[in-house]
Amino acid sequence: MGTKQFKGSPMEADLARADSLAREIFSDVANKWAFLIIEFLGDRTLRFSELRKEVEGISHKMLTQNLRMLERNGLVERNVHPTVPPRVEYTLTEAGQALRMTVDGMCGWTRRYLGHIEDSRRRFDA
Amino acid sequence: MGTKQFKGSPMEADLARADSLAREIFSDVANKWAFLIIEFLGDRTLRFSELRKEVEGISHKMLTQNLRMLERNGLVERNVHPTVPPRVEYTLTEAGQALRMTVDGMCGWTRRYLGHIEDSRRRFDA
DNA sequence: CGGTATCCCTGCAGATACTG
DNA sequence: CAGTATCTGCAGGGATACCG
Repeated sequence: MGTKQFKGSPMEADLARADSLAREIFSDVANKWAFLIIEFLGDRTLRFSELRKEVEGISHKMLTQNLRMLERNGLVERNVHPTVPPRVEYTLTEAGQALRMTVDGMCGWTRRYLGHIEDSRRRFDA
Repeated sequence: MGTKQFKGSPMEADLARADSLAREIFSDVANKWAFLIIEFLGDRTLRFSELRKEVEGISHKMLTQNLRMLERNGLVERNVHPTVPPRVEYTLTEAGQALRMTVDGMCGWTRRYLGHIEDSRRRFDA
């Protein structure tokens, strides 16, 4: 993500580390399920089963996997109520909310360019 | 995304169509390679081989596939110079530039929260 | 040089079943 | 209800080779 200007400097090793880490985070988070979860979660608190309904088409497994990943990266907070049956609630952390801003931006972008995109596709497919 | 408030209205069918299309676009574009291509392309014009060098780790196949997808959705413009050997250049369209803004946002987000994320991971992995 | 086609294999993701 | 584990398939994606 643009650290080329430091090539050869003493900081290079550190920056390379940061860069590869950034790359890794990017790979983790820049996937459609993660984005959809972040978007649907918004500023609400939702249970696992609620989230599963909101994010249509996501499987039980994908939802848990992505929630674990997001939790590990500190984007969602997981709250377990020790009741029976268990009640597990998820909310976005501050970092999660911050990322949500950019995901929102992408949603807005999709709405704004929907027409352009449809047209472009028709032209391309011909 | 988020048209639930119109449920039952006459517009519902259209919105459902728009929504599922938006979903599809989201799935296309919200993947790490697309993001990295958009980010590295920036406001430059790059050849296929240059792009391949910049986006480290991307295979020939993934690069072509993603470039086709981005072209189809009207995010990149492809310019073929009929010389020999061929020279093919890629640039972001206006829609592509607009999306780049949000991708930039995500890059900024990554830099800002890198520390938080590392910490969170260490805690989680323990 | 850039694109397409083919082969092949890993690993993702769905389905199912079981626990606390 | 939420999570984990196991099995299985099928497709995503790498490697390779060949065209324009």
